[in-house]
Amino acid sequence: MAGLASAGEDMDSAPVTVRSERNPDQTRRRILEAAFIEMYRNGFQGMRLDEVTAASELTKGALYHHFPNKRALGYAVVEEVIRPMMESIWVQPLQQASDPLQGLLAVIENMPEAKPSEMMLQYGCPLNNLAQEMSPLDEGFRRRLDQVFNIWRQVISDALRAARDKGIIRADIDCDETATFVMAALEGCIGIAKNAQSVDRLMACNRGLMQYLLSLKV
Amino acid sequence: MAGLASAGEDMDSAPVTVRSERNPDQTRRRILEAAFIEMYRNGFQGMRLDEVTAASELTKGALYHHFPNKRALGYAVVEEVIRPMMESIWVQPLQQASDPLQGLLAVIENMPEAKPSEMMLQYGCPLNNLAQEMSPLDEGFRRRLDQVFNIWRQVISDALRAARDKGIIRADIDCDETATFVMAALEGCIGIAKNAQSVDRLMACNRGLMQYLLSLKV
DNA sequence: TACAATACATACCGGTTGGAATGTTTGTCA
DNA sequence: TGACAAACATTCCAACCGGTATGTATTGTA
Repeated sequence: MAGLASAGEDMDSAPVTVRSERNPDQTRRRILEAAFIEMYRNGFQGMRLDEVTAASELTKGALYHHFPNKRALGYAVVEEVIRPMMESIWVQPLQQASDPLQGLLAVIENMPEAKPSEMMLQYGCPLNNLAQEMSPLDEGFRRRLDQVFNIWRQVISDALRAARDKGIIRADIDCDETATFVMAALEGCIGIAKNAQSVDRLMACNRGLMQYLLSLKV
Repeated sequence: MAGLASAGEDMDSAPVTVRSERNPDQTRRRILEAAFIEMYRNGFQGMRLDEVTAASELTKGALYHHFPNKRALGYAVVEEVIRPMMESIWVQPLQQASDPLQGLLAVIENMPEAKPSEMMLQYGCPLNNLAQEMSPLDEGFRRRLDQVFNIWRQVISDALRAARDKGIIRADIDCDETATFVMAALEGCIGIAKNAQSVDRLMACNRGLMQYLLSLKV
């Protein structure tokens, strides 16, 4: 219909579509990253798709081409952003630590000084935020988040088992149960510090956890 | 305008306003309770005022007569529902326990068996839920929730101090810091159990905390 | 080079929701 | 007892927001 009116002169029709090259995978990634940040800040229910498209400099067309609906986007964020994050922050460092207990303590100790920690203090843990908000409301979210928690528990449990085998911590310790408690305590510390908006409180709280871990020694 | 048309016969105009007696305080309370439940289940942002009025069998007129807007209603829920809840569950039992450490352990131990605990397992801790959702987004919420957390920490800290003075736990323990960690660990345990939807995990997690508390003994 | 599938952009819609405006009833006090 | 304020109920609206319909440019392919 339109378009036929292209007379000799259309000086204003400079390339409306500046986006020169197409890259579906990268586009999808950009949407995911923007959605993650929005969900991190406002929760899943608080995330606005308009904000996501604005932040990623894309449009609804792109978003709905890559994801069927808002919920699917949320699921993808868990699986393709949060889960890899967990693996790079916890799995890799812990698996290659020589002293497993020291490795654990180091990860906890370094948390407040880590670069993304200012955001962590303000907005908390992305995994836990989503879990607390969505797991009672949506079974799909709950299952996916539970998977990530299980990866986390597994790596902590393995570290504790290694420490036990090396005779660093007592032999009567239930590694799985202890790993669960460590996870819980960590999330709790972050949550308390986030509400108080206080680095000091985060560090004080972490000291409690480290003290607990040291009490496991033989 | 209308109403003047009351001719001799209006058999259908049976008392439209069945609500016979007025009781502003009770009305306000009913709104608060309904709002609390909605917020507990869906978060503050997820709470719909229509649902609140429906659950309390009232109307928007009543709601906006007692509260200027949604946010003020949220604030009131923190101050007039959640805070008293904290005081009745924690402050009173702990202040009249003969053995402070045993008192602490008892409150924690009884948590899974407590009546509201099924809801607790599904929806988590009302205080922590709100804190995690709203404290980064609204300073008014954060301050009010921080108050409740401080009441909680204070009563735990006092119990620890009493236990220390009685020679039950070690003398070198920083009671405030330890109280903060206990709070954090508890919220963490509830959060983890809520996501896993597992009573067993809640109890396993709580055992970790109790083990920690026992490690404080002389 | 024709053609189809993919990868977006643009425009629009309908339901939802917080809140305002207005009307009506009940209690209170001069 | 009548006026006035408090305590609600009813009605309506404008903005927001997830989702759809449709158009168009790019890329792969035979």
